[in-house]
Parts: sequence; structure tokens; C-alpha cells
Amino acid sequence: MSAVTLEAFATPICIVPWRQATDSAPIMPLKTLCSSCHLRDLCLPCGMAGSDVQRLDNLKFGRRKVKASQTLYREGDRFQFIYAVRSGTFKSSLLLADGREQVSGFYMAGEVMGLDGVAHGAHASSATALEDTEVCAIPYAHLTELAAGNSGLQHVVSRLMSCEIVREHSLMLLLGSMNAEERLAAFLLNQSQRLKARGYSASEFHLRMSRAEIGSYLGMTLETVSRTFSAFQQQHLLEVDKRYIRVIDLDGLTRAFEMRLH
Amino acid sequence: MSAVTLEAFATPICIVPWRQATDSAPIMPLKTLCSSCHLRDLCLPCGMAGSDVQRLDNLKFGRRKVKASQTLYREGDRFQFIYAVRSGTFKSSLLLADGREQVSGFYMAGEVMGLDGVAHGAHASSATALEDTEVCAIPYAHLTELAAGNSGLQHVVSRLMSCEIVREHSLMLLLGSMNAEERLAAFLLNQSQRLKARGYSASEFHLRMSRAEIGSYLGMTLETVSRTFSAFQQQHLLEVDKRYIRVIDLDGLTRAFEMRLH
DNA sequence: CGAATTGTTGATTCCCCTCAAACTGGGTGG
DNA sequence: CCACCCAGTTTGAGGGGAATCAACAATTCG
Repeated sequence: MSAVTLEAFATPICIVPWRQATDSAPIMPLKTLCSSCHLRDLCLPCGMAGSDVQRLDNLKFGRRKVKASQTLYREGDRFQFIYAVRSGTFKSSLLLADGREQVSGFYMAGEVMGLDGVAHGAHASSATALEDTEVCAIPYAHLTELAAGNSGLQHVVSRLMSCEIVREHSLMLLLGSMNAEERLAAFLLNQSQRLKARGYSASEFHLRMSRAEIGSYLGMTLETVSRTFSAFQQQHLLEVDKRYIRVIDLDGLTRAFEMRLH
Repeated sequence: MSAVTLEAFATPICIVPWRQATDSAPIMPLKTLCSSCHLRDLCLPCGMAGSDVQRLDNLKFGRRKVKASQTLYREGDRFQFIYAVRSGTFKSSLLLADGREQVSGFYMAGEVMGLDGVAHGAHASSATALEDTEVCAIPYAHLTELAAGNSGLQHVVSRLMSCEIVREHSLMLLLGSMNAEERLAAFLLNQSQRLKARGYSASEFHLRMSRAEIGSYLGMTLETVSRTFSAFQQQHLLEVDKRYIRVIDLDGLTRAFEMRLH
């Protein structure tokens, strides 16, 4: 058995499987409540008891729209909020000495960003929108306050952080011991799974990030990313058209990834 | 400015600088109390108000000795305890498909291991003693219980996790964008700082891990680690005798590391 | 003492980076 | 409308850094 699974790799917070929003659930207009959010099974409330989710509705937080290529926060900014993605995709990144950036993660709907700021009261990375996005900005102080009287909520927050640790474990493993094909296969399979969990096709999707961003994330150059895409195409594992990906042979792709990993 | 610093890189939990244990503090015999532990300024109590540390003495936990090359826990084991290192050095590692391991961290006195287990209730990595060691085994359930009524303690636990996230950020950056010399320089400087914080010499120390373990941690082969040590010796940055390291030119080593990182 | 482990060093290979050129689609302005 | 630019992508050629394979020294240990 092994603790390193594809699910864990690079998946920020998902804990239980996605369920489609049911029509029986009442739609709350004009007010943001976690208990009625269509992302409630992916986001913060995920894994909480129903009664605890009710209490989560006492959580006061705002919405914020961030346009493509705009930053939500930058490394060094004072840490006040954690952010749950409502729609769109973000990348998180660190600055290098030569001005380049190292991408440390991608976040999609229902995933929570910014927990690295708890450590020193300042954000340790920057978050940039890859398309037009919307987030819930949750005041961290308020969240901990609420969590003090609610062990269920406290545990969820702790688990979010621990999941982020496990996610980064997997990425370290990838960066430390996989070759270009294995890295890209792992990345694509992870994207596929996360999109599937959100109700999208697992076999056909549109990447929101550039070759350069994928390369930075996976520790390789954009040229190598492009070449590896071409190689997968020649092996009839994928059809690639710029950022549009169609997975032809999922098993083959999984084998390419499982060369090194359980 | 940059959030990625040498301090952050690979340093699991240290939050405030080390202070020598004072003679004025009474020595508690036969009982393990955080408030009288010689590691109290590095370990869990670090950064807590004095009154909170007093309350921390209600925390019930056991001690455990682990001999060299024995494991404290393995990935997949049920998560019950987090462990604070009292003495000695540990490595944490993940299993690869081919039976090899990927080292994900090294832990020394006062550092806390096992927080990756919170995510799924099972340890996501294994912890192995690199020499004869002793740890405090802290029941996580009990800790969260105690933390529920004490926001100070809760914040400390959260901060521990967030620090682990930031630490892994730095390692990802290292694995993703540094060459062999930069990686080893970063590793040595980090070791040096952590040993210094524990009252040991920053310029002369004994590594507790093998070339293979360093290589696995840094994403390179043991041969490359050995060669890079030799290269540093030829550049008169170090004197190396097996695992004994003497830093000759700290600034030079820092420059080798700062090639890429702020 | 022989066997096993760890570390050093050399020779060779190869994967990926670097540099470079060409192509695409989209946006802009003359 | 088309020329132009620009960012993103693809592809090629060549070189370099680290992996691989291999031999050997130094220690440790049964």
C-alpha cells in the first residue's frame, strides 16, 4: 500500500466526492450562505455534519471578482483572509531572484487558497487569476473565532492545511524523482480528475494555464512541455490543440505516470 | 522583497530564536512538563504567552525512545499522535513504486513531525530515526480538545501546519529550479542555521544522513551529492571528511545558493 | 577475517536545457 | 481590409549537466 495517490497529487482540498446540487435544496437569493452554495460539497463545508454547516452560515465573508491576469494577493501582503474559489482558476507562485516565477499550485472552484499565510502573518506566495474569477474572502480571524466553539469546524480548517501539506508532498516527489513524461502525465491525470469532480468531462478539457506555467509548476521548460505533449500525441495517448486536450488512452496515460509511483 | 528565505527553507517549525535554558528555571524531576522543557523555546510552546504555556502543562503525553534506523511511524499507519523530537534526528519519507524512498524532510530537536496525518487520519509519510532518538508523543485528539478552550494553543498548532506548508514551498522551489550546487549549498546552509539555533557550531558539524538520503531529499543521485561536496572543497568553501563538514567560506556558500533565490 | 555498507571517482550516455527559427491566432491601427 | 505586432506554441539543432554504470577505497560489523 502507498499513501501517495493520484488523488492526493496537487489536489488542494477536495475531501469527499462531488455531488450534483439537488433541485430540492432551496436556492437562497442575493445572500451568500455556505449551506446553500453549489460548491458546498467541495469547499469549506466539505465533510462537515449538516448541523455544523448550518452554524457555518454565521460566517461573515465577502465576494470578490478578480479579472484574468490580476493578482488576488502577493507574497509579503499582510495575511487577513483565506480565499475559496467560486469560479475560474488561479495559480499560486513564488518569486525567484532573477524575476522569474515558480508556480506552486493551481486552484479551481471549491479549493481554498492562502493557508500558507498563517505561518508568519504574511502571504508566502502570490495568487493570480488565469481567467475571470470570483472568490469568497473569509476573514481568518473570524474563522478561528467561530472554530473555537465548534470542534467540527476547527477540524475542517486543520484538515485543509494538512491536505495542502500532503499535496505538496506529492509535488516534491514528482519534482524529485520523475522524468518529463511522468510529470506531464501526472499533471494531466490530476487535472482530469479534478475537472471530473466538478461535473466536467474527464477526457476532454481546456487548460487554463500556458505551457510556461505548466513547465514552471512541473520543473521543466516550456519547450519540453510542448515536446512532451507532441510525444503523447504520437503515442496516441492524447489529441492536443493548443490548450485543448482530448484524452484518447487514459490507461496508457496512467501507465506513463505509474512508471515510478504506486 | 521576497517571502522565500533561507530560514524558511526546510526548517519545519522554528518560529522564534533559540534561548538557552536558564538556571533560574526550576528543574522538574521525573515529570515531563512543557514549561520546564529545555526545548520550550523551539518546540510546541514556542511563541506562546507564559500563561498559555502553563496551561500546556495539562497536556498529557508520553515519551518514546526510537533507536537508529527504527521507524517511529509508517505511511498508512493510523494517525493518533504528533511527535516532537526531544533528541536525535529523523527523516520523513515516501515510498516509490520501485521500492525506493523519497526523503521529504529531516527533523531535529524541537521540531514537530506527523502533521500530514491530520488530512486523512493516516500518516502520509514514514518517520525513521537516523540515530538514537527520543520523542514526545502528543495525542492529537487531546491536543485539539485542549486547543478548543485556548485560542493561543490553537493558533500555535495552526501555525505549525502553515510553517510546514511554507517549508515545502521552499523545497519545491529548490527542486524545480536549482542546479546541484545550489541545492547542496541551500541544504548545508539550512543545516548550519538549524544547528546554530540549537546551540551547536554553525561552521562545523556532523551530518546524520547518508549521501543517498541527502540526494533523495534534494532530487539528485548520491554520486552527484558526493561530486558536489568535492567541488565545494576544491572551491575552498568547505572541508569535508565523510559526514563531518567544516564551512570555510560561509559567504561563498551563500553566494552559491543565492544564484537563483532572493 | 570476509562481507556489507558507505563514500569517492572515472567514463559514458542521454535527457533536458538553451538558443533559434517559424507558425498561429488575436488584437490594433493605418 | 490588410499589414503589423505580439504572445503563445511548435519544432529543430546542439551542448551540457546530471544519471548511469562501474571500479575502488574506507569503515563497520558479524
